[in-house]
Amino acid sequence: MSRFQNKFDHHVWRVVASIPAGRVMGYGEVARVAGFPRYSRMVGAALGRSPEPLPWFRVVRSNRTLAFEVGSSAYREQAQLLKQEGVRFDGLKIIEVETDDSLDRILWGPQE
DNA sequence: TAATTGACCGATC
DNA sequence: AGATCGGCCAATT
Repeated sequence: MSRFQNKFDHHVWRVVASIPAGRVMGYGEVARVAGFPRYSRMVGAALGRSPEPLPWFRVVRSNRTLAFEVGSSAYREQAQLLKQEGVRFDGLKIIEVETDDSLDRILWGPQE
């Protein structure tokens, strides 16, 4: 296990652990926030290596689809876990969930 | 060494 | 809106 992995993994894990329930982040987004821009492809691998349970299912593609093969058991599991916390789907794509705190609207105004 | 492989991304057509 | 393509970069083969 390379030293790079160890450092990278821990940063990624921390970011993923910080994703609130009902919200999702992209692989590239996680990598960027973790301080490793352009390392999107590494994020999935890091998740698979986590010794602690992580909300791995809150990490999705930048186009808001799931990264697993459609219909696979992993895909169904992730979709189920997300739906369980209120994330809605339009077919394969995730519908961005409203943060039920009206704070966002107060601060930013109605979107779209 | 060199080639292939990913739980990917963004621009472009 | 969907498909293609080039770029990405450590790990694995």
